Amino acid sequence: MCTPYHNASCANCQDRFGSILFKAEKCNLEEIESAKVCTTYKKGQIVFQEGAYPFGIYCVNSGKIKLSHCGDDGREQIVRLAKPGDIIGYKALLSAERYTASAIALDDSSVCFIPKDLFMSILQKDASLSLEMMRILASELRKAELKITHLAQKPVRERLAETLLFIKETYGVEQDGSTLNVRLSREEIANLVGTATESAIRLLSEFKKDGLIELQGKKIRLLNPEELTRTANLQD
Amino acid sequence: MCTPYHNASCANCQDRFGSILFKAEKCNLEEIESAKVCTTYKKGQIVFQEGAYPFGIYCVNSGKIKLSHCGDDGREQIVRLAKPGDIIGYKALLSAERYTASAIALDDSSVCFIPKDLFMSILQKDASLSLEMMRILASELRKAELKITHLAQKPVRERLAETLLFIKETYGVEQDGSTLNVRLSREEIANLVGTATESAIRLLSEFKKDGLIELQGKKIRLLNPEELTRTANLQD
DNA sequence: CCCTCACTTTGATACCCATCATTGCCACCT
DNA sequence: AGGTGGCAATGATGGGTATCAAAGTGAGGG
Repeated sequence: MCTPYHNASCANCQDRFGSILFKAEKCNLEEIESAKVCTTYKKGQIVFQEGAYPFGIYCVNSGKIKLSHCGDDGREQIVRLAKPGDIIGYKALLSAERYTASAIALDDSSVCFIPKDLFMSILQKDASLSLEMMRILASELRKAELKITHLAQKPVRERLAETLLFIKETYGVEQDGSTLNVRLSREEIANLVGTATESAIRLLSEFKKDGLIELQGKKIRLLNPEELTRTANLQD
Repeated sequence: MCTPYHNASCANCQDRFGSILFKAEKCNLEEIESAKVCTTYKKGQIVFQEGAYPFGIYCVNSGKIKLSHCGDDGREQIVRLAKPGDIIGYKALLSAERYTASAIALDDSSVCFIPKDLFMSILQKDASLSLEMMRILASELRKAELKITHLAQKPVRERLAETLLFIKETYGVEQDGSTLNVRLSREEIANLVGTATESAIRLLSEFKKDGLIELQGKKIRLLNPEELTRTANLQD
């Protein structure tokens, strides 16, 4: 949404067209620009933490952010992957509660912060922005409910295949056209799928043996997306 | 939100205070009143169906409605339980897609219908209403993500205990103060928990043996909610 | 009244998958 | 080089659950 420099213009941001904030009326966008603060985070750094009170929302300018719950037994559950143009932290802000998930950088990232009061006041006077906000919320909710259904009904193998395709959808691929454009640990993949790390490893090996993917370290190449889709056994 | 009679006033609706629509400005609420259509549904009847295009939103006046996905293998997954005052069908409307879930009456119910164009236009001019709408969406999203984490990390036994408490939260209890105020089949309970019907039955029997609950037909009495909470192993 | 049908219950079985443990691999550091 | 720590891979095992099958229960209807 904004460049890493405080006085930069949102209008010059690399991913501005994908961002919700660009739906705001021009004068409001300018107001946001003048108030936002941009920060860079190194890989692994925390943007905000579960349990804390929100003071505003964040908009990803560059990099990759994971949003994850900490389950009751301490295991991580990744609930969302954010890319440039996405906003994060809005759920807690809108429901006026504490964060229910932590946001952690998967890569070196740059993230803009927009103070709570400003955002909420603009939300009240900018119908276009708030409609877009609702659209995002509804869409996230749809995805979440689909994930619930799949977690309840599908075996790990299918969910892993689906997750690989989801990662591709989200972060895309490298120049070769097939290598996933993000480095996730096996544990993170497992926490995205909702399974044990060892199961994720085992099934990735199986996929490799079946010629579906290629593995070298954390790089994952999707050799056969069509067959992977079939493995995921998706209806829609 | 409204009584079963077309010309009834939302202001007289039994659950109006719990309803989002009551957050709308007075003039807008009146506009809604004059346009809404109230329909009654017998137990088991469909309010709207997965895959159909939305023509408006619904507000539950009386009764109980379940919202459920149909999984890829045909098994049902219940994603929400709606009670009087709740609105349903907003997700599809806001994201401008087809319904991803069906709404089915669990009891004889009365539901108001508000046409799409009217609702969307009021949403655009009524900041208070749209803010409340966002609050609801954010809250639903929070619940969905918690459910994802629990599905991924908790055994069926804990999830069943949690579900029983959730049902109590949602629909309350009868005059005796402990019997759940809704009749769900074992299959529906299983589809809410995300497990097989037989597993749900078996664990309900265990709960009964352990003195946590009492069963007679579809009536379920929670004898020991505290112990049930402990069984659910909830952190928060 | 008994029949029927749907739902519930219980039992037996198999298997998916989590867990524990071990080994291997690689990068990094001293 | 050798040590160290983190992560990945593989194996062995047990348990939680799904599935299949069959019997029991209950309500409604002819």
